[in-house]
Amino acid sequence: MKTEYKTKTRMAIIDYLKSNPDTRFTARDILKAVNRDGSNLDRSTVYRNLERLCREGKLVKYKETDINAACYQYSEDHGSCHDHMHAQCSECGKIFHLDNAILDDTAKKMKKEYGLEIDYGKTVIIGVCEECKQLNEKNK
Amino acid sequence: MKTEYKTKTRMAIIDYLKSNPDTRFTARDILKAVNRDGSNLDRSTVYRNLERLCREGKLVKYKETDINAACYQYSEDHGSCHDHMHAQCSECGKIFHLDNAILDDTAKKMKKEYGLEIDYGKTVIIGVCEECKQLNEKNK
DNA sequence: TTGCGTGCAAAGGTTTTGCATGGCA
DNA sequence: TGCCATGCAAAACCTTTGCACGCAA
Repeated sequence: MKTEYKTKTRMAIIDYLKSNPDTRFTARDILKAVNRDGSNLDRSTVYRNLERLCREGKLVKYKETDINAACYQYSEDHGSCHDHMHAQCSECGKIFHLDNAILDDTAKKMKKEYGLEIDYGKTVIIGVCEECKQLNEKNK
Repeated sequence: MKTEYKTKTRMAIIDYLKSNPDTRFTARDILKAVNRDGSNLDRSTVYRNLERLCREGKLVKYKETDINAACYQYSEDHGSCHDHMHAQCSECGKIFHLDNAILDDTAKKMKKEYGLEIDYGKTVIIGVCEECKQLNEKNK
């Protein structure tokens, strides 16, 4: 069994996560944010830490069609994100943790009509959130 | 308005799509397949054509967490893919084109409980299809 | 002291872009 | 003849890997 070290670098990364919950970010975002204060964090370290956090289930990794980099998302309150569904605003990237029951009706139809058994942990419903909708109205 | 030319190259790419419907493939797959017969298709041309086909809604583009390249999927029967929802089998990658009505109930709840307006064209429900499910049973 | 974590450098892969040329209409 | 599409080369990215050194335990 490997012992885990509590290094300054890792703490800096985790700090970033904690101050940016339920939002999408890339490896690059972390790198820039942490180094803004003069640190010398390296890309490879970011990737290695992110990979580990994902393996531990503390972080969700996913890819967006229009962004050419993996996105990650951290959540304090929702324990393992593998067991429930998510929705995401296509404009600001904000993630909502859903009650699976919201899909009950759809799940039944899916099974009957297409033979597909929904994987709640992997499904992400895309839409536009209230905030962005109002912002769009204003800017018209 | 731009005039579209019907070039040999584009036809070769479209031929590939038509002979590989409802299957996931990458830009690299097309490149290799088309050049197998001695053609000299270039990467950039592949990307430019795929981008255009996506824009026209004839092709679905998406990314998988574990594959380090964009995946595409072509379907003969479903017109523009921007207006309806999709579901995808997480094991074989097959894409199902859904009737949006299947989400009616869920959409209402989403709007009421989370203020989120669903974007049907971008949403992909993930699950395991009938075929893969049976295959899994067998291999147990 | 031990051995995990980090920074550095380099490499591998995908995707994009500028430019001159070729080919469709 | 126009002008779109292609091939080529190069560049921009993202991500991974090997290695020596530094630092936590």
